[in-house]
Amino acid sequence: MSLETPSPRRSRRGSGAVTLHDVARLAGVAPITASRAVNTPQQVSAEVLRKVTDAISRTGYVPNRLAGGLASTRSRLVAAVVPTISGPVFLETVQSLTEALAERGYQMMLGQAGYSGNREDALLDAIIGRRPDGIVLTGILHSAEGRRRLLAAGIPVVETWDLTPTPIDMLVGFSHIEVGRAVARFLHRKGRRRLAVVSGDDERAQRRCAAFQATAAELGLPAVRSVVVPAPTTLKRGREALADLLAGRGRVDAVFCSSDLLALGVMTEARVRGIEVPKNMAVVGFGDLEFAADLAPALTTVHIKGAAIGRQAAQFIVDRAEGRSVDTRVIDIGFSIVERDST
Amino acid sequence: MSLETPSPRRSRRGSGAVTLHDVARLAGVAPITASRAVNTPQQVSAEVLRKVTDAISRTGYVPNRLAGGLASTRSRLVAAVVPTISGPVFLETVQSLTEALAERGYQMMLGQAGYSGNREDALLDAIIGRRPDGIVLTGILHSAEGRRRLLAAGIPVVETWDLTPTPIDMLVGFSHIEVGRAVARFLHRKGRRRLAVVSGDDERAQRRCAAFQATAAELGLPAVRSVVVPAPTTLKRGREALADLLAGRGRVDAVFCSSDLLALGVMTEARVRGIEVPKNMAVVGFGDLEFAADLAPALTTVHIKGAAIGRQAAQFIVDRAEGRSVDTRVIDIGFSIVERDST
DNA sequence: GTGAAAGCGCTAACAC
DNA sequence: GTGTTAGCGCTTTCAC
Repeated sequence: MSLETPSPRRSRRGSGAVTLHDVARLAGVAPITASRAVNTPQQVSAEVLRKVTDAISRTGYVPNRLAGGLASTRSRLVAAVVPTISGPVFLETVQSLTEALAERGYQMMLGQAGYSGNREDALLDAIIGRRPDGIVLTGILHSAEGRRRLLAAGIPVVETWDLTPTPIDMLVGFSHIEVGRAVARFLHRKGRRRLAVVSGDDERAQRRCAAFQATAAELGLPAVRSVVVPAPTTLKRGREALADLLAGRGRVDAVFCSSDLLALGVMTEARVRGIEVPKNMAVVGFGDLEFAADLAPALTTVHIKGAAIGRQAAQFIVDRAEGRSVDTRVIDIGFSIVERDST
Repeated sequence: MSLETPSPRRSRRGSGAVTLHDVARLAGVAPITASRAVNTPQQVSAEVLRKVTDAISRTGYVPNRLAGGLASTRSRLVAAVVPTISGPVFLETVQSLTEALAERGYQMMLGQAGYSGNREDALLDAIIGRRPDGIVLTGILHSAEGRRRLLAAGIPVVETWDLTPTPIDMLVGFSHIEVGRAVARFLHRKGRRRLAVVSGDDERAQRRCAAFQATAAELGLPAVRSVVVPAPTTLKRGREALADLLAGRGRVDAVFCSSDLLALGVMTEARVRGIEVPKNMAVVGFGDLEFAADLAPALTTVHIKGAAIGRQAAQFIVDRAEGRSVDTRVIDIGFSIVERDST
């Protein structure tokens, strides 16, 4: 464990940690050979491999990935950007992304851009400065300037949770417009006629909302009442929103909510007011969070394969980082309406 | 924008990105001067600052933090380790930690250790390899080997969400034993006598649970019935747990749940079975997630200042990284029981 | 206030 | 299969 201390010249001190040089010296090989033993063991002889492995365990050597990344221009770091981590919607994606990356030897750096987007450019610069092997943009709308910098940096980008007409690079998502349409048709089919929508004010939710309203109109239904609440959506906002809705004139027999939490709020408020779900009013959520299936009544909601999105995003980036050609760059992962008791 | 291409020698290619050298050349100064203009602008003349700033904006230069970190042995990267990101308990902490760090120019790397702890050592090595300026351990129990490596690496460590007798380094948390005691006393004071507990199987929840049971015994109450469910806890497990509890003999007039989600499950199952909360049964949660206050009935729960924990952890690490002495290394941030309608 | 030199710890490129 | 050399892009040290 006690290696010779380097000659105390007037030079720099370094971190004091065990380096590959130390390992190589102990194993009696050149540094590059030790490097090969670590990174591409099939390139060295069994004898060398044994000596190096031995030296590593004796010294407790942990490779410095900063140095490795600098030398190889491959940081094995991937950045994920979400509006905020505390809205539970993207959690599953972040979780599966982190796991899928870790399995392949990559780490994840998390950035929160906020819903307003004013912190976005600063965050992007902080990320680009780390030279990640890829960036995963989750549910984010990026400024033109940010887009330009991302492109200029030449870092692989995966946009998720949306289907934009002009993706920056790669994309795995679904159509929010189709979600809005599908839910309107679904409720119409279930015999509901007086629709309402409670929606967060973020751009994607608004798109679902607009499509929902337009489709209801096409189906000949009366105008859809709507309440917009600030993102991130919460149970409380859901309760307040239903109260707002009921304060207005006109009845409502179905509410489409832009998140499951909002839907839980609407259902809670309905129960308090003696409105029976689904008898008097149907409720549809969005996200299919883990709790949705076990509420009473169980919540009908739009299921998004959040984990699959994360895994696919990891796949895209790792493939690119390791030089494999990515032929399909845009994947529509779709969605499904999970019908349960609330409708 | 178009800089002279470097002479095409047989040497390495690099990343092709704009470097500090490019900026310096364009500004007509030495690289080190450009570096000072970026990092310590007060050290250079106004004239130089202007020229460098100008060159930066013309080239779109973004400093390479891998190189900077290697040279300065300060990565400005902080690692956070959680059991899993998708249990909503630690979200607030992770969010405030990320934000507080970003404000100070640090980025956060996220690692998920899982509840079982077998992935822990591999994760720790991956983290140490990045030479972060600090590691925040959130609700994690670490192996002796992991502890040793962390110490050996000399990286500042902040443990959170617990109060261990022998902290590795710094700590900001609260006593799970005190939580268990306080809730038992609280329910006793409210006149409840037949207590039960529904708890996740992770070590900290079990400690709260044990203290809850012991205190109930000290107060002369009948034996506390308990149901243990696998972590992470969910609404579904809460419903099932109450069903289990009611299937046994003996009545229950209060249930302490190890998470708010579990409590929501218990309340949901109670409602379905016609058990009135709080009349027939009191329910107490843990965590005070955002939805707790707005449930019907509103949930009495143990409030933990998750955001304060995150901010303090950031403070600890940044202080240490920037060479400020940290005098108090252990902070008990406490907790409070928020009394609402469910009791 | 500014600069030259010398690394930080690692790996790509080219030998042998 | 193994070694030599020369950097990756930045900052520290020391000098002016």
